[in-house]
Order: sequence, then C-alpha cells, then structure tokens
Amino acid sequence: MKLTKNIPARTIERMVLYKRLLSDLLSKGQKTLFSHQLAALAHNTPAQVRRDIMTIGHEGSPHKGYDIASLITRITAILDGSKDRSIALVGVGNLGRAILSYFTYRHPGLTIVAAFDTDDSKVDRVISGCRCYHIREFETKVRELDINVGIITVPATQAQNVTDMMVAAGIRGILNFAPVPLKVPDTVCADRIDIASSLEKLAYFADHLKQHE
Amino acid sequence: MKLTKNIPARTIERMVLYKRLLSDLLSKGQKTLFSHQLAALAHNTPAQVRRDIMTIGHEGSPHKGYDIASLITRITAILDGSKDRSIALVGVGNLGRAILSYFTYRHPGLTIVAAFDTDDSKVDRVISGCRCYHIREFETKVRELDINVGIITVPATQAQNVTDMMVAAGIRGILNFAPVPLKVPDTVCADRIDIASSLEKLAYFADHLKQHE
DNA sequence: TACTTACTGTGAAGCAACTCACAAAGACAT
DNA sequence: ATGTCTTTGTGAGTTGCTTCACAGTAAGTA
Repeated sequence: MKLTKNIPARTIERMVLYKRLLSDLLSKGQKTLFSHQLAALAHNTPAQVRRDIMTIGHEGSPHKGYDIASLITRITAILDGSKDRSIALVGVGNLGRAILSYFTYRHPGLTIVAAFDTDDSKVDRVISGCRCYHIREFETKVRELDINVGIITVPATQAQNVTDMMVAAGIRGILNFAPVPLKVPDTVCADRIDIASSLEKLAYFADHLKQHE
Repeated sequence: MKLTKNIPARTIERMVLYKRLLSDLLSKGQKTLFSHQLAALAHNTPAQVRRDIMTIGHEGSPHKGYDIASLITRITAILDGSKDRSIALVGVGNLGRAILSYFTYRHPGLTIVAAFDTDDSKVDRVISGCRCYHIREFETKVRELDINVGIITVPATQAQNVTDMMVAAGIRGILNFAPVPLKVPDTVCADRIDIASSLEKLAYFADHLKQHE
C-alpha cells in the first residue's frame, strides 16, 4: 500500500463508517456498489463518497462501480484494522463498567485488555471479562500488553493526572469521557466524548432549528 | 436577548465548555478574566475566544477583560439553559442503564425523566431514579412530560425505527449511541456518539501522528 | 498632559472541507 | 459502428470556520 499522506480526520471518521456499511453489504452477498448507494447509506453525497475513495487511493469503474471486497481491504489497510488493538481503561466507576460490558466481545479487533482504578476493592476483580489492576501497575501493564490506546472514565478532577500518566507510559491515543479538555503533547491524539455537553448542544438546536419549511 | 442569527455548531460546543469553565472560576471567587486565560483553560486561542464572545453578542473591556458573571448569564441565555430540559432514553440495556446511573442528579438542568424499553421485565422498574415504561407509551409520556430531547441506546437494527417514532412524537433533538447514521427530517437535530468508531479513529491517529518533533 | 502598556473588537486573509460540473470511459442497444 | 446512458475521477469554485494583525481604548505612570 502506498503511503497516503495526511488523510483528514473527517475522512477517517467516514472510513470507519464506510467499512461497517460495506461489511454488512458484503455479508449479504452484494459484490459492488455505486457512489450514490454508499452515500445513501452513510447519509452524505455521492461526490463526498467519490472524493473520499479517491483520497485513500482506491478506484472503481464507471459501469460496475466499486468492488466492495477490495474497498474493504483498502480501508482496513488504511485504518490498520488488521492488527488487534489492545486498549486500557482507567476508572472503573459506573461509566467505566458500562463501557466494559458494552464493549466486550462485540468489537472484533478492538479489545479492552486491562482496567485500572485506585480503589483496592476493585483490584483483581474481573469485570465483563476484563481484569482490574491497581493504577500503580499501569505503565508495567501497558508495556507488557502492548497497549497504545487508553480510555479515561475518571472524575474530571483527575482526568489530567491520568492523562499525564498515560502519556508517560507511551499511550498514543486517548478517549476521554471526563468533561474537561486534556492537555497532551502533539504526538498524542486525544478525543473527548462528553454526554452532558452533547445533550446541551442538542437542546440548543432542538429549539433553534427551523420549525417549518 | 436579541435574536442572534445562526451561531455555528462549533461555537455552541465551545459555549457549553466555556460555561462550565467560567462557573468553576466564579465559584472560586474570580470576577473577571481575559481572553487568553479562557483560551488556556479551553485549550484554544485568544482570538478564538474573542471571536466566540463577539459571535454571541457580548463584550468585555480592554482593561478588565470579561465579566465572568454576566458572560455566564449571556451564555446561559443563548443555550436556553435556564429552563430545565426533560430527556427521554430509549433502550434500557447495559449502556442505557449506565447512562442513567451516570447521569442522574449530576447534571442540573438536564434530567432523564423517563426510560423506555420493549422488555416487559423492565417496565415499571425504577432505575437510578428513572422510571421505565413500555415503549408503546412513548408518545403519551413525551407529550405529558414535555420532552423534546431523546437518547437512543438500542441495537443498531432498531435505531431507525426508534428514531422515526421519536420524530413522530415531536422530539427535536436525538443523541444516538447506535453505530448507524440516522435519517431525520431537517427540523430535527441528530448527533451520533459511537465509542467503537471513536476508538478506531484514535487507533489510526495513534499510529499516524508524528513520532517526533 | 503626554507616554506606555495590555487588552479588546473586527475586517480581511488564510485554510480546510465540501460541492459542482464536466470530460472520459465502459456497457448496451440498434 | 455509432449513439446513448450511467457513472467515475477530478480541477475549480464555494462555503464556513479559524487566525492574523492592527486600530481603538482605558488604566497606570510620571
């Protein structure tokens, strides 16, 4: 695979979606599709789809469209989805446990292999198939299990501390559920999922979207 | 408050964050701040902060900066955060329950007032302070409790059905945890939170971000 | 009073993502 | 063959958010 330079984040997000949609179609026996069909499934435009596929260096043929199997292969290669990802979760509270149970065995290629907490009553328990360790073992386990993505589900006040610890341990991607922005060096990628913020934003648009045509 | 026309979604997201950061400062007794201080807390630039504040029609003074209390008031007015929001959740599975427990009593102004499921064993139970109803009562309860935001935590196969039901019941904002994009009329605002996708994206950037200065 | 300093408000420039619109090309019909 | 139809690939244009850079301004200083 040629080294495609700098694919924009938005495109990567859509690739993840395309991959899932295409895999569905493939498992139903469909072999090819056109840009407008994928666009309908992804709720965007044919032009967007074609541009995206062009961006990752793949091509289709004007009369058959895109070959689903080879497109999946290409996207997978881009996303590096071939190799299994080991993920660590820090903060075994309500949300942490929910993510563990929600996640386990459901997402091939993405596995939460270790959870961490400061609470001794949680240490060594196995929650939804995932063992809990004391947070002081974090760096050791990260190295041992070759983890490079971390999930943060600790209270806001501790999120930055945990982040710094993750960065020090060599984590390169952080998914943060705490409602604070994290400071990370630019060799590390951090994303925030904040349910309360999302709801507030939604509440705003629920009121301000046009009420009529 | 004057009708500010069309504040971009990105700005609204930052407003939600600013509001939280400013409230923290206010409760610590701070009265005013400068754009560069808020920028540091929000991890963006002073110019961005000033532009945002300008966009919502507020202003500061060159020597004292912005008045925190009045800025919060303004943001709250914009976000309509004064009135309490009633929220419905559909799909009382692992994730649904986690969100209920994670959310309850923690977010003033945002309350999940009713949960819905098809499973009779869940109906009438109270989970984390929130009562479950059978989904056939959805529209009735939505009207009764004046709900206009909904959370979807059902399996992907049912997400669109639930969405259509929500739209029919008059819901205007939908937060979707199922890994499929939803089709909604443009009078309704839908947002997707997909943990698996986020992790895949993160995994990609964990590998592709620059390794060194 | 005049000078310095530090900040805001904002027009204009810069960027990045999205869309348009059309040339090129294969399939099929006649 | 020749023409028609449909769809791809893509340069160019557009849109919308972000950043720059500087005039305007008020407080502090002497």
